[in-house]
Amino acid sequence: MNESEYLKTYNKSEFESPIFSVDSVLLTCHEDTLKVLLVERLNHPHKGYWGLPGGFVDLKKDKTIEETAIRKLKEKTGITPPYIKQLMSIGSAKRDKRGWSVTVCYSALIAHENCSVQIDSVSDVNWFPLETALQMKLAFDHKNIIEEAHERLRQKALYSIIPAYTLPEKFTLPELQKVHEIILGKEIQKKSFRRRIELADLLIETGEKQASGKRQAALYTIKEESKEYTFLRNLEG
Amino acid sequence: MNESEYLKTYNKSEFESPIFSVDSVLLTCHEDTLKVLLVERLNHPHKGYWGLPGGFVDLKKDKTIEETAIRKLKEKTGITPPYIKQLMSIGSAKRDKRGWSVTVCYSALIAHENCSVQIDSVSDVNWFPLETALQMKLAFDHKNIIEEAHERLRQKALYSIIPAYTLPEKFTLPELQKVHEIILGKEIQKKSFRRRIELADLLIETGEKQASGKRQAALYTIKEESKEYTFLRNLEG
DNA sequence: ATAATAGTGTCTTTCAGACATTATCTA
DNA sequence: TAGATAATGTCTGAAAGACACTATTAT
Repeated sequence: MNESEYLKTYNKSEFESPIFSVDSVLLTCHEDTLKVLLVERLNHPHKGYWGLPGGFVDLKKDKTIEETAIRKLKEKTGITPPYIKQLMSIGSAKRDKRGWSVTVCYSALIAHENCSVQIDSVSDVNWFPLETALQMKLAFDHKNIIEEAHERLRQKALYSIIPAYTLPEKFTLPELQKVHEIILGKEIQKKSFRRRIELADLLIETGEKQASGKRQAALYTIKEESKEYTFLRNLEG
Repeated sequence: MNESEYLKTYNKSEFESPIFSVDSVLLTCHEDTLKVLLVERLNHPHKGYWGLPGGFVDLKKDKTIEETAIRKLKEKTGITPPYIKQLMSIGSAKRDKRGWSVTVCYSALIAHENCSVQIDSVSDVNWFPLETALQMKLAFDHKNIIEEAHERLRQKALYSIIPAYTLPEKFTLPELQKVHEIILGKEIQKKSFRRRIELADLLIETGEKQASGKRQAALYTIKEESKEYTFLRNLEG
């Protein structure tokens, strides 16, 4: 039998395979707090519990698992987050009462302002402070996934400016530093923070200014390449 | 309908789900070269091509996807690698001719000595120098996966001593440095390399010595915790 | 003018890079 | 004892930590 004959007679459902889903941890920064987007489950299992936005691959519509993640996030927030990255996959016999189940998880960041309208209009989607979320009884193993997403973001705050994606397109350096500090749960030396960003040339000064406090701060946008940039030296963990 | 009623009537095959598999990139260092374990495919699709060791979850035997990865590696090498870590997942409509397919990939390291016997005894499993493997026409998107595994290991060589897991349990510092250099494709300053390992207290001196060259080098084993340790400062990329 | 926030100057500290030097082993 | 490899000493340099200082703006 050659390959094309094989493919004609191949029947996928011959082998029992796990339930497969895609979930996302969408994080943002709002009111000086890290928040995570949760969705109230309207169906079994874990009906009534809050959990991560996600679901099954649509074999017709989705071309990749990342598209599945993005599609589900867009359904809930109205927009595609500017930062989305694979976090981890979990698969086990026990994590879902329906049977052997696998989830590929993504971690995404977004500015709160950019999707608050859509979210405010529905009752089954909401931002929760990370701390609150972690104390709730969440669906499946979603608590673990959120913890892992937080830890990974913490690491990134030490060697990149990825946290910038929790801010609007234009932001000030004090705002950016504040987000890093919130993620780290720890203050950072202002000089160190600014020096390394300046040296690595990661931002574009827009020329505009923002009056958040007394003196106005310069507004910046992040360079496209800066998403990939990592500093050779971490800030103090 | 409550949850237990729902679970009774739940039928997994109602929703069409992707083909799901688990694959591993097992790397080792041998003859001053990084090598990857490949398996010749005895069945369609890509029959006759070499590809990564892996396969489907055994819903009865495997409790987690990591167990699936380890089971498959053990079938091929005879042993469980001392280091195995999730690498990435790929899922798309196109990567497998049979249909929408997802693979969770693991990256693992092992000492060549610890599994050469088993591998030498069969013809469909073999170590290939990384360079050679990347020039071969491999099954599926396995070339990309191997490249990603290599890149991730390169990064780890800059901020950890994870490469130690390509060596036998007892190894010398010159051996460890050599492995790092092979992975990086670049020489490292001996003093810098040793200084940071000493300072971070990552190894245990066994007291034994090994005569590889002229002067005998001290033999070390890696501390269990060192698997998790990351230096705050990278070596030069 | 004052107070608050934005932004800079500069000294210290840490640790990697570079490379010379010493130590130990085999032949 | 010579030559090779292992291991250490030490100077330089780059970048983070600490913190004082100046600049700008709303009130």
